[in-house]
Amino acid sequence: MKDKSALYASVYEILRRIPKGKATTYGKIAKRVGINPRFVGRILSKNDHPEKYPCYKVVRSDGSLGGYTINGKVDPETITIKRRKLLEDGVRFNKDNVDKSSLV
DNA sequence: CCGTTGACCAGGC
DNA sequence: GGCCTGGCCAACG
Repeated sequence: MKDKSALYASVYEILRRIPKGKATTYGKIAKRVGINPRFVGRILSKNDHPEKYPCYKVVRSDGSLGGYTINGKVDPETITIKRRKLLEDGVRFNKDNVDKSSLV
Protein backbone atom coordinates (compact mmCIF):
# COMPACT_ATOMS: atom_id res chain seq x y z
CA MET A 1 0.00 0.00 0.00
CA LYS A 2 2.04 2.92 -1.17
CA ASP A 3 -0.11 4.58 -3.78
CA LYS A 4 -2.77 6.91 -2.56
CA SER A 5 -5.28 5.13 -4.73
CA ALA A 6 -4.47 2.00 -2.70
CA LEU A 7 -5.38 3.99 0.36
CA TYR A 8 -8.87 4.40 -1.00
CA ALA A 9 -9.09 0.68 -1.67
CA SER A 10 -7.99 -0.05 1.90
CA VAL A 11 -10.78 2.05 3.32
CA TYR A 12 -13.37 0.35 1.16
CA GLU A 13 -12.02 -3.05 2.09
CA ILE A 14 -12.48 -2.25 5.75
CA LEU A 15 -16.07 -1.24 5.11
CA ARG A 16 -16.69 -4.62 3.59
CA ARG A 17 -15.32 -6.35 6.69
CA ILE A 18 -17.83 -4.75 9.04
CA PRO A 19 -20.10 -7.53 10.36
CA LYS A 20 -23.86 -7.31 10.10
CA GLY A 21 -25.49 -5.29 12.83
CA LYS A 22 -22.28 -3.39 13.51
CA ALA A 23 -20.90 0.00 12.58
CA THR A 24 -17.49 1.63 12.84
CA THR A 25 -16.06 5.08 13.26
CA TYR A 26 -13.93 7.38 11.13
CA GLY A 27 -11.24 7.40 13.77
CA LYS A 28 -10.91 3.62 13.89
CA ILE A 29 -10.55 3.43 10.13
CA ALA A 30 -8.08 6.29 10.15
CA LYS A 31 -5.87 4.49 12.64
CA ARG A 32 -6.22 1.26 10.76
CA VAL A 33 -5.03 2.67 7.43
CA GLY A 34 -2.66 5.17 9.01
CA ILE A 35 -4.22 8.46 7.95
CA ASN A 36 -5.93 11.29 9.77
CA PRO A 37 -9.66 10.97 10.48
CA ARG A 38 -10.59 13.92 8.31
CA PHE A 39 -9.22 12.21 5.27
CA VAL A 40 -11.43 9.16 5.79
CA GLY A 41 -14.51 11.32 5.41
CA ARG A 42 -13.01 13.01 2.42
CA ILE A 43 -12.44 9.70 0.68
CA LEU A 44 -15.98 8.54 1.26
CA SER A 45 -17.53 11.82 0.17
CA LYS A 46 -15.58 12.16 -3.05
CA ASN A 47 -15.05 8.65 -4.24
CA ASP A 48 -17.65 6.43 -2.68
CA HIS A 49 -19.39 3.50 -4.30
CA PRO A 50 -22.81 3.34 -2.62
CA GLU A 51 -23.85 0.20 -4.47
CA LYS A 52 -20.74 -1.77 -3.61
CA TYR A 53 -19.58 -0.58 -0.21
CA PRO A 54 -21.60 0.16 2.96
CA CYS A 55 -20.26 3.64 3.52
CA TYR A 56 -23.29 4.32 5.69
CA LYS A 57 -21.77 2.08 8.36
CA VAL A 58 -19.26 4.76 9.25
CA VAL A 59 -20.23 7.14 12.04
CA ARG A 60 -18.50 9.55 14.38
CA SER A 61 -16.71 8.40 17.51
CA ASP A 62 -19.39 9.86 19.77
CA GLY A 63 -22.08 7.88 17.97
CA SER A 64 -23.61 10.71 15.96
CA LEU A 65 -24.13 9.96 12.30
CA GLY A 66 -21.75 12.59 11.02
CA GLY A 67 -22.48 13.27 7.38
CA TYR A 68 -23.55 11.35 4.35
CA THR A 69 -22.92 12.35 0.77
CA ILE A 70 -23.71 10.41 -2.38
CA ASN A 71 -22.22 11.54 -5.66
CA GLY A 72 -21.87 15.06 -4.42
CA LYS A 73 -25.42 15.10 -3.15
CA VAL A 74 -25.77 17.30 -0.11
CA ASP A 75 -29.47 17.07 0.62
CA PRO A 76 -30.63 16.75 4.25
CA GLU A 77 -32.49 13.61 3.20
CA THR A 78 -29.31 11.63 2.71
CA ILE A 79 -28.56 11.62 6.40
CA THR A 80 -32.00 10.14 7.03
CA ILE A 81 -31.27 7.42 4.51
CA LYS A 82 -28.06 6.66 6.34
CA ARG A 83 -29.89 6.18 9.61
CA ARG A 84 -32.49 3.95 8.00
CA LYS A 85 -29.89 1.76 6.37
CA LEU A 86 -28.14 1.29 9.67
CA LEU A 87 -31.41 0.23 11.24
CA GLU A 88 -31.97 -2.23 8.43
CA ASP A 89 -28.61 -3.75 9.20
CA GLY A 90 -29.60 -4.24 12.81
CA VAL A 91 -27.49 -1.48 14.31
CA ARG A 92 -28.97 -0.36 17.59
CA PHE A 93 -29.76 3.30 18.03
CA ASN A 94 -29.97 5.52 21.05
CA LYS A 95 -32.17 8.39 19.89
CA ASP A 96 -30.20 9.98 17.05
CA ASN A 97 -26.91 8.37 18.00
CA VAL A 98 -25.60 4.91 17.28
CA ASP A 99 -25.45 2.75 20.39
CA LYS A 100 -21.80 2.26 21.27
CA SER A 101 -22.38 -1.43 21.83
CA SER A 102 -23.07 -1.66 18.10
CA LEU A 103 -19.66 -0.23 17.25
CA VAL A 104 -16.89 -2.60 16.33
C1' DC B 1 3.12 27.58 -4.35
C1' DC B 2 0.11 28.86 -0.43
C1' DG B 3 -4.22 29.38 1.97
C1' DT B 4 -8.54 27.16 2.85
C1' DT B 5 -11.36 23.29 3.53
C1' DG B 6 -13.09 19.09 5.46
C1' DA B 7 -18.79 12.74 6.09
C1' DC B 8 -13.12 14.11 12.34
C1' DC B 9 -11.10 13.73 17.36
C1' DA B 10 -9.86 14.81 21.98
C1' DG B 11 -9.67 18.02 25.53
C1' DG B 12 -11.30 22.03 28.10
C1' DC B 13 -15.02 25.13 29.95
C1' DG C 1 -24.91 18.01 28.11
C1' DG C 2 -23.40 21.53 24.47
C1' DC C 3 -19.93 24.85 22.42
C1' DC C 4 -14.99 26.30 21.47
C1' DT C 5 -10.04 25.36 20.37
C1' DG C 6 -6.10 23.13 18.55
C1' DG C 7 -4.41 19.47 15.91
C1' DC C 8 -4.39 16.38 12.06
C1' DC C 9 -2.91 16.05 6.75
C1' DA C 10 -4.35 15.39 1.78
C1' DA C 11 -6.98 17.72 -1.81
C1' DC C 12 -8.64 22.00 -4.16
C1' DG C 13 -8.42 26.64 -6.30
